[in-house]
Amino acid sequence: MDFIIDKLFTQHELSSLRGEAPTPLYYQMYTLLKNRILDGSIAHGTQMPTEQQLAEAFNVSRITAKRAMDELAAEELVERRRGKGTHVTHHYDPEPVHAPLTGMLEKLASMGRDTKVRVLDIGMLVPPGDIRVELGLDGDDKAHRVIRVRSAEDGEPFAHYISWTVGLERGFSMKDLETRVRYDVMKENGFEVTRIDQSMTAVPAQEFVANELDMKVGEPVLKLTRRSYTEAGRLVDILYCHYNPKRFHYRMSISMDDYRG
Amino acid sequence: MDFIIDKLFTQHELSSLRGEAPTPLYYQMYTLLKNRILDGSIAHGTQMPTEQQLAEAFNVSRITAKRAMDELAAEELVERRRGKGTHVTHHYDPEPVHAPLTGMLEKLASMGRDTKVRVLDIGMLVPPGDIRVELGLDGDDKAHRVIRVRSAEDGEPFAHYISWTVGLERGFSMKDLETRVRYDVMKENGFEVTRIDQSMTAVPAQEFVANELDMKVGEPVLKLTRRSYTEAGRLVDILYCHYNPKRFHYRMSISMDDYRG
DNA sequence: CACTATTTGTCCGTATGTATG
DNA sequence: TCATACATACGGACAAATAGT
Repeated sequence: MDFIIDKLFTQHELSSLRGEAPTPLYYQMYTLLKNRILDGSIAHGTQMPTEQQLAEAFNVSRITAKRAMDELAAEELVERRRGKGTHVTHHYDPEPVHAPLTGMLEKLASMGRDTKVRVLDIGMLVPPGDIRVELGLDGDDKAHRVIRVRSAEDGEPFAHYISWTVGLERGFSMKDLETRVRYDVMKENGFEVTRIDQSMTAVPAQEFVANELDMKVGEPVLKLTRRSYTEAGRLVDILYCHYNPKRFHYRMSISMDDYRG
Repeated sequence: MDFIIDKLFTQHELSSLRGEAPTPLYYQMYTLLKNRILDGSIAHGTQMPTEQQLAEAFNVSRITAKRAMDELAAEELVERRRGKGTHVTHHYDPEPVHAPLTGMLEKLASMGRDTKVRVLDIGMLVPPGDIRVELGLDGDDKAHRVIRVRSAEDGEPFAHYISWTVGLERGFSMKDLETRVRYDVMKENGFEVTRIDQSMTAVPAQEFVANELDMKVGEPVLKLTRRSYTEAGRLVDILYCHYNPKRFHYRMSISMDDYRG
């Protein structure tokens, strides 16, 4: 009998190991299993498939399956006992799902205060082609790129930012970005943003975003692209925000003039 | 001298290899380089850093750097010649990304004019529980429900609307909805909307939406929920919009006060 | 023409990690 | 647990093509 495996993985996933990436088999397998435990697909206390079952289902050797399970045990996501099998010890948080929308709105109103920003990367780089053109840069001119993640008070990350900025003299410091509004820092650098154009859309989560926002690759993400202009009309900043829609709704109040429904 | 490396990668990225992830070093390096080529950060014809430079910058052996470059050559992203070095052969497409966006914006500006609305359903119904509560309705009070689809001039549908409205005396007529702005009809019915609260999120397309917007079930959809209030502060209308993100971006210009980034 | 510096190509030996039966 | 095969990664050494002096 094939246990829960068929309920947890698609046929495609079962034969997905050994993709083009040379990542070890045991690690690919470990990743798949770990995700299913973390997202609650395999509940606390559930008995995992046996090494033999996994090996057959994924078409690998038993030792490879064992290695994957050992990695899970090392992280204390599961407990392994000889004769008993492998059981999930990780507690999945039922997640206060959607919670009343009002809760969501309150969170948003107090955003600057009750959230924390973590800077993942910061530096001067040559931007990708399309951005380079937009910012009016030549061949190998550089711009400031900052990658950040914003989390709620409870630590759950809900937004991923990538920004490209030109014209900064002093640039951003790590501390500035984690404690202050980026626009204030830009103002100190000599230019003030007077106009903002932004547009929103929905896209499938790419890997780098999914990883940071606790999502699966391909899940819907709310994407905001914001372009900031100085008084002279020069584009100085492009910001790409990706929001986990379960943890963040973009809310606004609008004057009636704008209305088209 | 360290070539273009410092312009292409941040310090963090340069030391990002060596991670505990068991993915081979050469493959991690190959991935970083490939992305920079594909997104146009390293333009066509540019000479890549030498194996030696890469090895030093990333703190790996020359053989590892070479392997990464060989992988790029195998995909014909670069060309390698002994004595000459490694040059980018991949042509970065200026990518029409920018064009469609402006097209998108123009489309949006002239929305009321250049789009057509088709009414799928119209009638008085008892709303679902949560909506009933929000609108302050009792047990089997009914509300006006209208389902519409909006299409561009070329006939491609991009938006799907479901609205629930209370307090209408004469109600909506089919013709009204297809030719006029819904708010004008509401005004004639005796109340004027003075405040709007709306929030946006991203959700997987449900079947009824996907069918109307030429999408597949589960693809990311931009979802707008709008609540309309009268001067007295009474909620009189709830609107659920679903947008096909390939055909519609929600665009806005914002005053600086709202900024949080 | 040779001489040189640069850069890639090839090979060696070794150590470690991965995957199988 | 063991033996085996293969891939990865390192340092080093040398050969071959290229470009400039």
